[in-house]
Amino acid sequence: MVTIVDVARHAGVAPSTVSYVLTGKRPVSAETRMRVGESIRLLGYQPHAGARALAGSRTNVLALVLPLREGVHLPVVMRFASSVVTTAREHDMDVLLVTADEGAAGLRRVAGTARVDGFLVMDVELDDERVPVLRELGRPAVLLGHPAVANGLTCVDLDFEAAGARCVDHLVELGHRTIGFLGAPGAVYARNTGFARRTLAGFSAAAMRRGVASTALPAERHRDAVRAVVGTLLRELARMTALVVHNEAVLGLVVECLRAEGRRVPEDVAVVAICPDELAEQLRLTSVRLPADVLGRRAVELLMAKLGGQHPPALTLLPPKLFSRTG
Amino acid sequence: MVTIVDVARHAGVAPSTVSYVLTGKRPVSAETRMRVGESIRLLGYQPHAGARALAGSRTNVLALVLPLREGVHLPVVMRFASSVVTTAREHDMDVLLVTADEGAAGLRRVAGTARVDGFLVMDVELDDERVPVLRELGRPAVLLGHPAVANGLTCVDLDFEAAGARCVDHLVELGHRTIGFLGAPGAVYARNTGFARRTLAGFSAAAMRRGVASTALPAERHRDAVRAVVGTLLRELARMTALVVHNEAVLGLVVECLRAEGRRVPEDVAVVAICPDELAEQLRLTSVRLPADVLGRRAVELLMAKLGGQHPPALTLLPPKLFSRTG
DNA sequence: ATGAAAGCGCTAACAT
DNA sequence: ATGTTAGCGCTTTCAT
Repeated sequence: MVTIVDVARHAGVAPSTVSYVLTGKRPVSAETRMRVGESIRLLGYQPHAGARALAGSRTNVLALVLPLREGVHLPVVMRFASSVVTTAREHDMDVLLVTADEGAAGLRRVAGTARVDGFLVMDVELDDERVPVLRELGRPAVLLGHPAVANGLTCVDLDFEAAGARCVDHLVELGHRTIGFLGAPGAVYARNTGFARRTLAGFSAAAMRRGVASTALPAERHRDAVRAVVGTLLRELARMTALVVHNEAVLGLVVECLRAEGRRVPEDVAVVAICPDELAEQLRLTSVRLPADVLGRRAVELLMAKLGGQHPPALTLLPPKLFSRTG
Repeated sequence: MVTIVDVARHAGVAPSTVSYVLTGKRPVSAETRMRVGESIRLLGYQPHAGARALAGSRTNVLALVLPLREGVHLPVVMRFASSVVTTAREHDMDVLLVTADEGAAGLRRVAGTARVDGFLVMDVELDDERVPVLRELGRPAVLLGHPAVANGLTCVDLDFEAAGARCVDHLVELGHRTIGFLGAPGAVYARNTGFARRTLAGFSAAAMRRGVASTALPAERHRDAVRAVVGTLLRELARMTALVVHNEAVLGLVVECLRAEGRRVPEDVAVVAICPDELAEQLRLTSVRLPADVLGRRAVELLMAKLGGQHPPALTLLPPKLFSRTG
């Protein structure tokens, strides 16, 4: 194995100089930097990660904590993971994959054994057991999905409030004056789930501001429930010409039920969804996308900033982008 | 930070004894083992991964190399990754996520910096640039997907030949005597892609053995091509009552085209697919599943065996399982 | 069955 | 601008 001493000898310098060339943590004359670089290439030197971690107390690895079980929308998770790895590599970081199944114990383990420098945690719930642990571990962390109460922790998420509003604005611009909102199951709102509430708030406020008539209803997963909700909306909001759906699980059913009621989509009822892109693509619906790729990149950048000693804002909200798919 | 020396002092033993308690690499009297264990728990000691890697030249990390881009079936990749992480943890291993995008350079990097003990590589192609590199690196590796020519390398895959045969056997048992086969695009066979060829071989041999009439045709992705192929099959194989489809990209279209031709599925034409489970589930088709979870588990187990100095078989083929979804 | 001590390869003071 | 050197925390001979 080629060590830093071999390189130093070959270049006729001290080991520390090689180290400094590599890390840039102190100035090295252009000439020696060249020579050392040359030796490194020639000998094919690659620093030993373990030795580095031991001496420098930096691993250059970040933990990516993902919900790998069913239930979550896998393609979104993948897109996010892909974006995280790519961005991490741009910062010379590697990514350790930890499943959410391991819970707080997993965080304790990888931090305690000094395997990682920081955490990227997806799908954090409001009263997540991992939040206090993360705080206790004291390592830089960035939370994703449903931001928790910030307190030294950093969160990134889509700006769901703006997303709700964006749907209304779009529909109003198309001339709609009566807009329905079909949301998550009632329990989700009861549980005070951040993203669901915020979307609804954004929708309602925008409807108010735009002076359009609106009604919002929750929807359970089963077909019958969806049919009932759609029926109620059509009855209550008789002149409804547009519907915002924030419930990816029943999106397809909603369209199906509308058609079963004799409404053409989008001619009679324009449907705008807040959901992963490929789902909207598949159903050919206008949508506000869940930007997993941007989220991943941003999350890594925030984590790197924290690792660099900076103090990024506790909450970063990504502006929603609406994709029109009329036709 | 709690170190091994702290534990040793607390338990009144030498550091090496603590190490041996942890690794089990030499016998320790039950009594001291107890005492040391107690101290470990009390102090909350967790060994420093970097120090361990440096001194012991074992990282307890394995590299998982995944195709994270579009094109591959994301849910299958996720299920595989999930299974790999779970199984790895059972062996006290962590998983470093490497994207296939990094190519051979990524393998060189994580091996060269001593970040991982071994490799799990998904979606290996027949003339993959990574195969020679893997061999050169000399670290244990297990390849998945389309096994390459084994040569010190270990491969796992679904037994596609058996899968092709299984479909025929199932259909024959249901009484079908004329069976069509609709495969991947022609280029895939021309390229000598292992899994496609083997499936076809299994199908043909079984058809022959069972004495059923059969015709196999490749299918391109576009709707028109699919319609044409389905038309050809129905014409050439006039009495065809069953169809085996090994092309997940067009599976939905195939069913659609059959129905457009006035054939009910499965009453007039029984369709059996070789594809990921959830796709078959969604289309309600009988299928041979791609067992991503079993594959992941088995891959890790093979890698662990190699890390333990064993020499597992160069090729492991998983028996296909057929799921009947008639109704 | 246990202890003592020599590294593993690197970083970061401390020198010059 | 560069060199010297003392650890970082662990494993593993070599002793006893």
